[in-house]
Amino acid sequence: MMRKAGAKRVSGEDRTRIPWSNIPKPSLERLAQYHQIAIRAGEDGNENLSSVSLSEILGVDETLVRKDMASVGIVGKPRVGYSTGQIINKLEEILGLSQHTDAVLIGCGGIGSALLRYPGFRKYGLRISAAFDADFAKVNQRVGDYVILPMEKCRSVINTFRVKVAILAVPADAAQEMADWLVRRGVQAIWNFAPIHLRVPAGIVVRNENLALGLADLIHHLRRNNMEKEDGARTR
Amino acid sequence: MMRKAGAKRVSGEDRTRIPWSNIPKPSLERLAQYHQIAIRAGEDGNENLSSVSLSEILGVDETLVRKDMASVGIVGKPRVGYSTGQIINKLEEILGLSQHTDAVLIGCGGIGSALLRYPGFRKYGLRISAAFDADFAKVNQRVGDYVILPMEKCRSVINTFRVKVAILAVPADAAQEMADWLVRRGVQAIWNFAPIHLRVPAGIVVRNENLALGLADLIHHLRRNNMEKEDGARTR
DNA sequence: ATTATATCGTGAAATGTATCACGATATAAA
DNA sequence: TTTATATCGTGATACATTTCACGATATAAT
Repeated sequence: MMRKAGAKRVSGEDRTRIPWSNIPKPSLERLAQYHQIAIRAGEDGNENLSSVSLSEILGVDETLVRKDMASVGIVGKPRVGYSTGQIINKLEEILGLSQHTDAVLIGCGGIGSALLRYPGFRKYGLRISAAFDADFAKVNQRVGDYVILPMEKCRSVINTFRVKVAILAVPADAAQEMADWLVRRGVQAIWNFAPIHLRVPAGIVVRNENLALGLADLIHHLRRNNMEKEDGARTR
Repeated sequence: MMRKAGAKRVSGEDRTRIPWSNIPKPSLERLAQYHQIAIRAGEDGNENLSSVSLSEILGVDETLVRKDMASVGIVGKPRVGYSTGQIINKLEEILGLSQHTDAVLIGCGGIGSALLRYPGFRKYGLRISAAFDADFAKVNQRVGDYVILPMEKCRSVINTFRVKVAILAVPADAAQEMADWLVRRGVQAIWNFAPIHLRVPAGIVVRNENLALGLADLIHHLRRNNMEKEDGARTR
């Protein structure tokens, strides 16, 4: 023990310099929500936000909010709260929203087209370099600001723009094959909108944006809620 | 204490009968994924699934899979695994995917239109009764199988079909007002696709399908991943 | 200048979730 | 039939997250 610092130039030793490297998932979700709330608060002219108001809006404990803030280096002032601007800036840095990320979009069906037209991404630093579809009937059609390209061109776009992120919005039965292809082309992260779980090599990041899961969660809560009402009010 | 069982016909006393009433969020997410994997496995002709294969696909501990299964009453056979069919049936029951849920969709812009055309919902028991938009230019246009209706008609549709769920796909600055309106009309659950956190009265369920959050999560993992590579391989 | 108070910051305790270790059991092999 | 083994089931343990309790501090009021 007591390994001498600096040996082998291991930069991961001083954990302080990489505060965003190991944020637990629940915290990350809350941080994204603080960001949204801070933006709205800023638009309403609030220069400060207290942990109490954040906790009330989100329905979590106020201490938890302060712990979250501390964990990413946002400091507040007693009796004032946190600066709205600092929350926004720091969280955009932490969440990676301030730097541009290039992505290709694969599959221009319902979801894919909607994502192409979604104005929110630019604001959050995502730049869709190009959109592709394997269906020749769709190629050359316009969707929003984009012209759909044939899959053959995808490889060169990935190389040219050094694209690391792919948005996968193809039908479920084509998703795995397409994911394999993208990984072979050097894509490192896949935002998957197809309702299946992708198998990818270690080191590739996949985020499943599973709408059916969201639906299941919603219905689960709704039923739970109704059941509590039927049971009559118990504790809280 | 030691309240006599059966007093006041309190059905919530024997916790055994309502296994789905208090499932932790992480488990719920895994359950939805087991469901998807089981469906694919079934299509591939696999009649059984072991906790080991599920755990490898999802990258979680095998014990955790067994605990999850036990928690919802799915029982497996030693040396065989869990029945694919039982997983699917039980989870559809637990997740509420087998019974129909009526919903109205508000806002037929990019996301809203995509959701209307999304074929997956029917399979998962969601029936969109009607779609509405406040923009008169959009009213009467067709999107998929739907004709967009004016907001004036929304109230009567909610009453007629006793709709409890609303899918909210309006611009961020209109979302809160619309949510308030829906709650006054009796909607109990809101599936919110607008990138803001809604304030709702206690007892109303909101699920935020926050695409920007998904993006933030993806980018966070990507950066973390790259950083680990630069640091050289440490433990795992 | 002094006091009051809203708010932050944080170690300690409580709670919740995941992993470990190991016994039980159904099928396959000998 | 007996033995071997893959797999389930679960109590005990370890780890992670949240809540509690309380001290510190900046602003506002007196």
